[in-house]
Amino acid sequence: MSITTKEIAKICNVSRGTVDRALNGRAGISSVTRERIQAVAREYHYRPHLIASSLSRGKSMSIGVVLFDLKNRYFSQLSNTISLAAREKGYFTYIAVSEKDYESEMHILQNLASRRVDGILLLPAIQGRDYIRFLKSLEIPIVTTGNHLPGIHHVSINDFDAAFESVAHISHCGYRRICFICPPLRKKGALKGKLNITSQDLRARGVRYFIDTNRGYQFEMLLQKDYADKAVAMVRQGGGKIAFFCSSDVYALELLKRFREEGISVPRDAGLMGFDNLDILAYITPRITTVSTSVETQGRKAMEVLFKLIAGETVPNVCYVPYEICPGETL
Amino acid sequence: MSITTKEIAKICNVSRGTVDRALNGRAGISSVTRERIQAVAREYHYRPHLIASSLSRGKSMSIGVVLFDLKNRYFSQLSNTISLAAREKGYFTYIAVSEKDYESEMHILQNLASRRVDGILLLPAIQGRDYIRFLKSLEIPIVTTGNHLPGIHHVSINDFDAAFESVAHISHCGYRRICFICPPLRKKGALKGKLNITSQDLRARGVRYFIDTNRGYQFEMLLQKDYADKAVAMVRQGGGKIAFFCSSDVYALELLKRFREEGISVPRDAGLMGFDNLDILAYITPRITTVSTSVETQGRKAMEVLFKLIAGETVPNVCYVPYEICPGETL
DNA sequence: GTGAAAGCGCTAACAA
DNA sequence: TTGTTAGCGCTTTCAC
Repeated sequence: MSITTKEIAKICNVSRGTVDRALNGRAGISSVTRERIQAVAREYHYRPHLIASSLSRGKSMSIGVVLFDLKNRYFSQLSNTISLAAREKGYFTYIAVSEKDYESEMHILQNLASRRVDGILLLPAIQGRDYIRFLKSLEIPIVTTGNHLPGIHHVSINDFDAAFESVAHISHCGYRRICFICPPLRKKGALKGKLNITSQDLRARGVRYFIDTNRGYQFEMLLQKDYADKAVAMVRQGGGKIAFFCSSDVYALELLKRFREEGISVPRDAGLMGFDNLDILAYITPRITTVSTSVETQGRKAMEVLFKLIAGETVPNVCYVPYEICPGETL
Repeated sequence: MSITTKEIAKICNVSRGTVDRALNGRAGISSVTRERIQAVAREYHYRPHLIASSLSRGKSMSIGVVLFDLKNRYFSQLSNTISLAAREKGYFTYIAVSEKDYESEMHILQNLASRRVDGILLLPAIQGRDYIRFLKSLEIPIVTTGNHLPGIHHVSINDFDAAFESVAHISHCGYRRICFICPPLRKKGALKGKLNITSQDLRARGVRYFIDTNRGYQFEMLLQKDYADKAVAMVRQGGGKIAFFCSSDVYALELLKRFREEGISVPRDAGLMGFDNLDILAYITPRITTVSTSVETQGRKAMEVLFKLIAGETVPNVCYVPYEICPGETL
């Protein structure tokens, strides 16, 4: 048990108010009493009680981070940046994983609200009008990334544009047969709603838009879990060299592995492109062509927006961070 | 702003105490008043104020997790497990990254203590007697993993044994020339002390012990940052097929990549073994032989110990979790 | 420049 | 079964 300001006050023969002024660099105190009090605080190893402070100031100096999980490299890198950015401002981050589960996500958010976090950075698995209403009812600044919910602040790359450009890049590499791979993300009882615009959806739309506005392409989509089986079959059946554009590097990796097992060589037999530029790609041969979204920039930007909201400033609802096509050896 | 128990009390014409009994399932209240109060709470969207509750109960229901970073897969997986295990018990986890920096680690711990976390799970970068004294002065249950500090509760695999067995496995695969790779981990002004027993040290000792107690081995160690250069040179200079045993998969991956660039084939030209069984290994060809430490088990166990300490139970100082040699294709 | 006092919202011990 | 009261430790306003 550490000493309290009350006890310090008694020891120094001053009031609690004066101790507060001394210990928190507040004005209206002579430097001599200030130093005297600080000396006593040091001597007795005074440790400020942030819970009490939070209660009385109405600020917890903590922010909540809600993610699907930390196993996904993208999320863990994001958390890393967020933790650092937060601490630079004296905030600590509660990190909670929802496992894409509806109930968990709700409970986590409720709990964070009960803990009176000053802001929340959310990667939502849930969608729909009710959910948005719920989020607003928390009366806590929220910034999302990953999936966009109308009316909630959002930071991400322009997925539509990035996907469009990716396909253009694939086309530029000579492919006329293109397959977009985008298996379902959702696992457990997540709400379905039409209101939602997920990253994956936007990427799909970007791809579609390229195909619809350009002639001469043979286009297919694989939206199932067993995309790897299907992809292998597609390569085997022949009919022109095909490029697989995956909505995430995770699928590109999976596909590359599978292709290798099946004796399909990339890019000799098929082209491959991913999305996100996960840092494990550095260890993979051949180097997978991908889109770099700079998790770092994204995390920083998200925190910047969140802090502005916490400070009560007005911020545009959607904020884009830059991306870049990263040519590798798989096209 | 959510309604408070005080306001609910007024609305229901009861005392704050009664509201507390109703809302927190405490005994000594008639079910009719309880339900009446609960109904009002629901109606007004009452949200418990965990900060006030913490202050009054002296428990914050939160635990601190201090790691080097979340970029390392091992740490992020560990955090994932910890977050989940914590939440199962109603605890939330503050996750803070120290970046292996002495100052940061100290500040983080001070701050966590100020936030009155109920327990800390720490991956210490600092060592030495003073540091241990400091940790104890926090008067908060602490469990370490990764590096062991004498006198502080610790959960990990038996690194000594695991390294010993790994070398035995390499030997069993026919190698008589073995090189142990263990570059320095520490980056920024971390204290040096002799008191410390890090995982890496223990692994080195285990290796050493095998070599010292068995005849007929040509043994070398690479402890520098430029181990990859040196390793390439060693393979090139010839003199019997050599196996590289890396103190972490991270180095094994780096080496494999480098070997590939240099036209050295594994295991044809040299053997390779890692440590930790990071899950990215699944995407790497050839499959790297490694030691599996089950991050999951380790995280669960660490939390189990931490919760026991929080509950005031006595727990043995060191707790080992199982490990397993995972034969791959690189030996 | 300093002190006194009233909170922040919840909990817990004791009375009634 | 319910109410009263005194905190938890810090902040802040207002008076001196």
